[in-house]
This record gives sequence, structure tokens and C-alpha cells, in this order.
Amino acid sequence: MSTKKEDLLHMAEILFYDHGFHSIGLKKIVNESNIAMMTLYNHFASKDELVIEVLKRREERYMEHLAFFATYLKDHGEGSERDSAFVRIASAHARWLTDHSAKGCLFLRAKEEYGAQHDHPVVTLADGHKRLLREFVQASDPARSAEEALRLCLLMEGATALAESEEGPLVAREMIVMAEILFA
Amino acid sequence: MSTKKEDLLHMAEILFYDHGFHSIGLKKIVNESNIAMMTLYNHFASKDELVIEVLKRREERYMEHLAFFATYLKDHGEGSERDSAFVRIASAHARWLTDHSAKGCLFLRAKEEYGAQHDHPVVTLADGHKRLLREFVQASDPARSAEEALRLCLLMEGATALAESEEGPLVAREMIVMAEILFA
DNA sequence: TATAATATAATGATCGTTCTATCTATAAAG
DNA sequence: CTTTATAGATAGAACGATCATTATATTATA
Repeated sequence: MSTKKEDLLHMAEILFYDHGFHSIGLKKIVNESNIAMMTLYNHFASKDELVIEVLKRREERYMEHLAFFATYLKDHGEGSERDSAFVRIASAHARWLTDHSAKGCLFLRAKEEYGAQHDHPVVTLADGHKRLLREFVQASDPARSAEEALRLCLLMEGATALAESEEGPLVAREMIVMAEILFA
Repeated sequence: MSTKKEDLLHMAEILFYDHGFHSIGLKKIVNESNIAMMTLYNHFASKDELVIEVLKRREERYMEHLAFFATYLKDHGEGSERDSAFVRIASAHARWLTDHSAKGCLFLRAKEEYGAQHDHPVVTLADGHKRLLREFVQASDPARSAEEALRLCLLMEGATALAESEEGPLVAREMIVMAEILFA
């Protein structure tokens, strides 16, 4: 992929996450990226397509982080007390939260901003991400019920949201504690 | 308060919640309210002030709902098994969730959209709301630790967020189950 | 020589906000 | 009961700014 295109996607993700999708203009994105407007339109057909590619890349990164970190915790489990798959996923999500700034879930925010157009591709993508996440949770421990999988998703969403108004590390720690109680 | 002003606040809240703050223009608000633009500016100095009044009214309504419903559940507790104060608050929040459409927390969304301007009055108001909510939770059962109060807040935030992508009543039910396990 | 990126300007639309001028309703004064 | 005064609401145009998008023409790179 072109360097310019990567720069654009990188800066667009930062600005969208900091300011929201509708608040940020393409002009600011190309200015901050030191890239000409026509170069943006050479790589993306429209702002919507840029938004979609930003979200797709973020989803890929997030799911990879979750899978990698959960696997790592499984192999390098802390001595005698080895966590369940659900607790490991909670820990992996906690790590993501503390590594990233506290502005909530970009997919939920996208759905909220574009949600009025019910069949907008951004909304479809956001819904797909949430479904993928739930299926990932369920598949990590098929012995668990669908209700239990939903509960872990609720914990993860809760931590993401609460970290917007409370201290991130504290929130992450409490989420793991709750996961340990619920999924011992 | 003037009827026109109430109509404006009512319609503005609906449109902001459905489309977001930056996506919706004042023109759409006054059109949908069948009110002249100058009447809006006669009651509100700016769009920001309209946003702030919408949020203030919503906070008042939400906190009243929480207090009323939690008190009601305390007095009319279900026979032998009377819930703890924390579980009652969870139930009250669940009721709010099922009564309102599923577009997340308007205060978090406001903070996300205006969060770049760190000292913007909308951000201050949103932060104040989250602090008020946590203090309300803590005060409902002073015997509980601050960590436990934070956990209930996490459950409530999680249910609000998860209800955006999963079925509301199901999410509300599971949140209450989790609260009962954690705060028996 | 061909491809990619550049700067700049123009498009038409919409944004928040203000101005002007007209209209309507209620309330005080005759 | 009128008349007049006051205030609130109306429609519509205009403001400058910004929006996403496109056109043009030039420069750099490979």
C-alpha cells in the first residue's frame, strides 16, 4: 500500500477518534497529513469510503490484539491459577483499553453518528464488528452458554464506556475482577 | 416555560439522539418543530446553549427515574427475596433502557463529539453527570466500597452500550442477573 | 515517458448566526 | 368597549464560513 494512503488512514483514524466523523473535515485530514486533497480522492472515492477503510483496519488490529493476547495468556498463564478463556479475553481487552486513549468504542460511535441511515455501509460494518466480537467470545469457550457470552461482552462494553469518565487502569482492573467472579 | 421553547427542546433531544449533535442542523430542528429560526434564537443564545439545556433536562429526567424506580422497588419488593440497593438501581436502569430507544448514552456521546475542546461546557456537563451517577450509586449503600460502586456503574454503562447492538430486553435481563450475582 | 502528487480554485450545498420587516396576541390606558 | 402599547412569533433573505467534491494545471518521481 502507498505510503500516502497509509499516512491518510493513520491520521484520519486519530482525528475521527478525537473529534468524531461528522465534526472533522477532509481538509483538516489532508492538512494534518501533509497530503494534497486530490491525493486523498485518488485513493478513496469519498469520505464514506475513507471512514469505512479506517474502521476495517481498526477492526483487524483490535481482533488481532484480542486473539494474540488471549493466546499469550493461555500459554504463559500465571503459575498455578490459570484463568478461563473468558477471563483471558477480558484481560486482553483491558490491555487494549489501557493502551489506547479513552474515547469509547469507535464502532459504536460510528453507528451512533450514521445510525439514522439504517442501511448505511458504516452501520452495517459496525454491526458486523459487534457480531464478530460476540462470536469470537462464544467460540473461545463453547461450553459456555450464549447468555454467559453476552455477559462478557457487556463487561467489555462497560469497561470501554466507563473508561471515558473514570481512570482507565482502575476500570480495567475492576472489569477483570468482575470477570473472575462471574467466570471463575 | 414557553410552549415553543418546550417544543424546541423536545424535538432537539429527539434529533440529537437520533443523528448526533454535529450532524443535525438548527434548520432541521426548527422545521420539525414548526417554529421560526428567530424564535429559537429568542430562547437560546446559540446552538451550544440549546445542546446544554437538552442535556440538563435529560439528566433531570434520568436521575428522577432512577430515584423513583429504585425507591418503588424498595417499598414494593418482591415478597421474601428483597433486592439490595445496588440491584434495585440496576433494575431501575434496566427499565430506563427498555423504555428508550437504543442509541447509547447521550452524555457520553456529547463528550465524545465535543471532547476535543477539553473545557467546553458540554464536556463539563457530561463529566458532571457521570460523577453524579457514581455518587448516587455510592450513597444508595454506603456500606459498599468505592470499587463495588464502580462495578455497578460498569454494569450500567455496559448494558447501555450493548443494547445498541443486541436486543434491549435481553441485555437488561442479563445485567440484572450479573448485579444479583455480584451484589447479592 | 508515464504515473503520482502537488497547489489552487471553483462548485453548489449547508452550516450557525444575524437582519429586516410583518404579523399577532395580550394587556394597559383612554 | 375601544384604542394603543408591548412583546413574541413569523417568514425570508443575507452573512461569511465551511463542507464534500471536482476541475485544472503544474511539478516531481520512476
